[in-house]
Amino acid sequence: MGSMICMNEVCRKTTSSEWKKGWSLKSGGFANLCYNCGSAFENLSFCETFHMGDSGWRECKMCGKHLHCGCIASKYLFEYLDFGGVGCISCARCLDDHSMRPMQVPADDFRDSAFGTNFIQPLHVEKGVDKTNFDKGRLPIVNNIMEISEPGQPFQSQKDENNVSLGKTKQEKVLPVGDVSTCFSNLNQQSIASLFREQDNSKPNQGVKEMYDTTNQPSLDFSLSTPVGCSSSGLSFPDGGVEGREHEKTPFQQGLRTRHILLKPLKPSPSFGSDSNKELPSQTRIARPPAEGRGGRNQLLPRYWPRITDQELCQLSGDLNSAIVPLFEKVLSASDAGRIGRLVLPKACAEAYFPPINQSDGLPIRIQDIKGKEWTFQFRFWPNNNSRMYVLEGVTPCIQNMQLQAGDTVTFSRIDPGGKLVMGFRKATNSVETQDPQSSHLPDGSGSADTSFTGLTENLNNGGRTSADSVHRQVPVSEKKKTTNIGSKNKRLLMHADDAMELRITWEESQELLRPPPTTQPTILVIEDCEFEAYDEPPVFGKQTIFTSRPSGDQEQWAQCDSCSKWRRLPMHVLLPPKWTCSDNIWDSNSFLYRCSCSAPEEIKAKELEAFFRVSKGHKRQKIAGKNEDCEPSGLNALATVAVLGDSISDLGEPLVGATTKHPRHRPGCTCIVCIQPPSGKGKHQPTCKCNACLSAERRFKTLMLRKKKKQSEREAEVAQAKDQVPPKDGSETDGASGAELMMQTSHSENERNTNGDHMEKVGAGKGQLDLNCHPNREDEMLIEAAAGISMTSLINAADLPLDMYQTQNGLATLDKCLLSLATAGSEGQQPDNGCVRPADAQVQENNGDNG
DNA sequence: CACCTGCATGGATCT
DNA sequence: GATCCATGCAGGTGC
Repeated sequence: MGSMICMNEVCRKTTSSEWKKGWSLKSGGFANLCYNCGSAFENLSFCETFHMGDSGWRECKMCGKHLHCGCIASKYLFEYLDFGGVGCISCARCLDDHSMRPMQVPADDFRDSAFGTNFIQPLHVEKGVDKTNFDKGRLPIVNNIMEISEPGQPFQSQKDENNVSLGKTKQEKVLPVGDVSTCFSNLNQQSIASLFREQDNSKPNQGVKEMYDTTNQPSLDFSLSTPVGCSSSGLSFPDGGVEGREHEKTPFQQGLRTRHILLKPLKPSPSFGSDSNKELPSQTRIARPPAEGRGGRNQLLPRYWPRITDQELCQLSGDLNSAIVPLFEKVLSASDAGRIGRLVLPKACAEAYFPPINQSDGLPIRIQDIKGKEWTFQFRFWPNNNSRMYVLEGVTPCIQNMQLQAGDTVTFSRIDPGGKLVMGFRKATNSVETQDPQSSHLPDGSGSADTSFTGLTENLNNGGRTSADSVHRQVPVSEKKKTTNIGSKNKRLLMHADDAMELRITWEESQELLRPPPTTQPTILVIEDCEFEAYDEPPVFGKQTIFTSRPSGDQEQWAQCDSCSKWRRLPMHVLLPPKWTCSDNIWDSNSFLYRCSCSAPEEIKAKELEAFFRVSKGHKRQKIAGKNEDCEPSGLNALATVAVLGDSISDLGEPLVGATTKHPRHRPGCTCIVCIQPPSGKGKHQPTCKCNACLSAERRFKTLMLRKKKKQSEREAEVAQAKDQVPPKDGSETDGASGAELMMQTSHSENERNTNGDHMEKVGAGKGQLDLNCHPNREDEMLIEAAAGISMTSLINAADLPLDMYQTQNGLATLDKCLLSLATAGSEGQQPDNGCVRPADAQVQENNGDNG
C-alpha cells in the first residue's frame, strides 16, 4: 500500500497496516479503507464488481483480477448483484450499511468498538438527503420502493411512517440486522470468532446492539427502504465522510451487513414486474391499516432471520441476473408439518412480506418452490388476542413434496425482479431440532448452519446446476417419522421417534455412569435381603467402564485413560470420577508394570477390546431393535426381572459380560437402581423407623407381596382351566380373556395384560426406562409387569422344554431352590427365604411337567 | 366417524 | 406485562 493517505480530510491517516478493503462510496468501488475513519484511501484500486470468470473463480468485471478482497472472510463469500455479477459479500454489503447507517451517531456509540477509539466525527447527513445527490441509476429504484403515490417526495411516506411509529413505540425501530445470521452462516467459525475478537471480546454482540441502537434514527428512513439489489449501484454520498463512518464503525458491520433481508415492509414496486402485481395485491404495505398489525412493527425476531447462503440464492434464482431476496425462514413445528396443512406464519413476517389482508379469509398466494413448481396457498389470518395469527393454508402437499417434517426449515424469499415468492427449505441437520432460536440461530453461527447446502459450492464451481436434487442428495430422504415430544413441560422440544429411542438408550447408558453423591452417606434399606442405599442428593456422573469376564470366571473392570486412551484394568468395585488417567490408577501403582503411568503398555489386546465392544454394541442394537418387546430388562425392569428370575438372569445376558459386585444378580451395565449403587455400607434403619424411605420400602414390599399372591392364585386357576380345556368363565379375574388367549397364557405377562389391560399400556411406555420419579405405588406394579413382559419370549420358549432340560440349558442352579421355596411359600403367600421369586412360567412349566 | 375450521389457551419469549 | 405462536379443542361438515 505504501504511502496512501486517507481521503478524509480530517483523518488523513496514512496507510500502514491500518487499512482494509471495503466499499468506497466515494469511489464507487472496492477500495482500501482507512481503519481509522473508514474513508477510502487515495490511489484506490477499484474493483467494482465481480463475476464468475471462466476459471470458475470470481473475476473483476473491469480489470479481470480475481477477487481477493482483503476483508475478513470475504474470499469465499460473494453475492449476486442486482445488475449481474458477483460482489464480495463482505465488502459490497457495506453499501447497505451506508444506506442503513444512521447519518448522525454519537461518538459514544463506538467508544467500545475496536475501531471506534478515534471516532470523533459526527457526520451531518440529514435524513432529508437531497435525492438529487444520489446516483441517477439508483434513484428510480428508490422511488419505486418508496411511496409511489408521492413521486415528488420519495422519502416522505417512509419518513412519515417512521416518524409516527417512532413516536409511538420503540418497537418501530427497524433493525437491519437480519443479515447477521445470514452472513454468519456463511462464515466459518474462525472468521466469526475473529470478527468478534476484533470488535470486542467482552461484548460479542456489541455490533448487534449498536445496530439496534443506531438504527433508531430518523435518517434510517431512506436507507431501510433501500431495495435489495441496489447495493452495488453506484451510490455516492456527497460527503465523503459518510463512507468513513460506515467503515469505521466496526468490521463487523462493515463485513457482515447484508441486504438480504428487508425489515421494512416494501411496497410492491413496478420493478417487480407484472408478475408481481399478479401475485401480490396492489396495496402498498406501507399503507397497511394499523389495525392489521401493531403500528407497523415489523421487526423480525432473530429466529426468523433468513440464513440463506449465496449458493442457495443461486439455487433459488437459477439465474445470475435475478436477485433473490431472502425474506424470512421458519422452523417447522409439528403443527406446521402435520396433516392439518396450516403453516403458521410469524406475524411480523407475514405483515412485512406478504400482501396485506383485511379479511380473515385472506388471499390465495402463489409460491414457487425450489424445483420451480408453483403452489397456491391461502394466506389468511385469525383474530387472536386482539391481534392476528397468520397462516398459510394448504401447505401439506408442498410440505410433503419437499419431504419436510417438523424441525426442518422453510425459507421464504422473493425473486427480484418479478417479486415472485419462493419457498425453499433446509432439512434439519440432525433430527432433533428445537425451536429455540438462541440455539439454532446463534449469531456466532454455532447453530445448525446450512449444512444441508454444503457442497453446493462445489456444484457451482463445477458448473453444475444446483437444484433441489442436489439438496436431496445431501439430505438423505428420511422416512416419515413420527414426532414425539420429550418432556411434558416443553412440547416444543420435538424429536423423532427413532431419536427418542436413541435418547432413551443414551439415557440408559447414562445410568451406567451414575455414581452416588460423594459427599453424603447413604441410608441403608433392606428389602428382601437386598440392601439398598438411599441418598438425599442426586447422583453424579462418573467415567464409563467396561466389565469383562474371563473364561475362568474372573470378572474384570476396564477403564480408558483420558490421557493416553489405554485401557487399564481396575478392581471390580471401583467407581471412577468423570476424568481419569493412568496416574489415577492407584490400584496398579505397585505393579512392576507400572500401569499407573501412561507409558506402560496396554494390558488388554485390541482384539479383546473389539470383542467387548462388539458385544456391547450388539447388545445396544438389540435393545433398540427389540425396543420394548424382547429387549433385555434394564432399569427397574432389570430389578423386577431379577426379583422374579433370580440367578437365571445372569444366564440370559451376554456370555462375555460378568456380574458386577454392586449387585450379585445383575450384569455389568445393568442400569437398575440397585446396580448404580456402590457396595453398601452398614447402618440399617430401625424396624420402627418411619422415615420416607422406610415407609416407601414397606409400602413397596407389601404391594409386591399382595400382587404376587394374587397373580399366583389367578395363574393357578387359569392353568387349571387350560388344562381342562374349559373356556374361561366370565368374571373379573380373567377380564374377558378368550379361550384362545388362555391357551397362550403360559406367560405371566400375558396374564398380566389381561388383568391389567389398560394399565399395561401405560407401563409399556415406560418399560426399559428408569424413572426415579415414578410413584412408588405404581413402581411396584411396573416391576412385576415389566419383568413379566420382558422375559416373556425366553420363558415361552422355555415352557416348551421339560423342566430339567430348561434348567440344564439355562444353568438355573437355584431354580430348584426357588421352586422348592415357592412350593411352600406360594401357598402361604410368603416370600421365599432366599429371596427368589418363582417365575410364572416356571410354575406353568412345573405344571406341565406334572402333566407330562 | 373422520376431517375441517375457527378460535382459545397457555407456555415461551420479548419488551 | 405484553405479545407471540404452537397446539388443543369444540363445533361444523361431509362421507
